[in-house]
Amino acid sequence: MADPGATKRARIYTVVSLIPAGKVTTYGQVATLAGIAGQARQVGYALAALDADNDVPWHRVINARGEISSRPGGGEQRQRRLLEAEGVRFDPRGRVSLARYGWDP
DNA sequence: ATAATGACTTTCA
DNA sequence: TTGAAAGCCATTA
Repeated sequence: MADPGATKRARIYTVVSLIPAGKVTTYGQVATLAGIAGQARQVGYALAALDADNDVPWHRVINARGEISSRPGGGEQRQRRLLEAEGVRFDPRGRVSLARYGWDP
């Protein structure tokens, strides 16, 4: 499905929806798996454009530092809570151990 | 059609 | 360890 006609967002959503619970992934990782390596920004942008009717676990996507990226509405806190609900432990600094919870496809 | 924006990454100091 | 700068390109106006 090289989707030269479909939007790249759909691809990103698909990849993100494949992330297993209890794991976290970086934007760059999603970008690579989506076939758009180097475009981590587009991943974040695509997730930002998500609608309320999606089944995409966007909360499992964090930045390369293992932290939760900026987000409108201060939902950072909500994302962290969602991850904790899946068994993800946060460091005292609010960072996640990518070596531990990083998705290993 | 062009211009501006952005939930990022990587490299150098 | 942190901080700053450049690069990437799709989406929006």
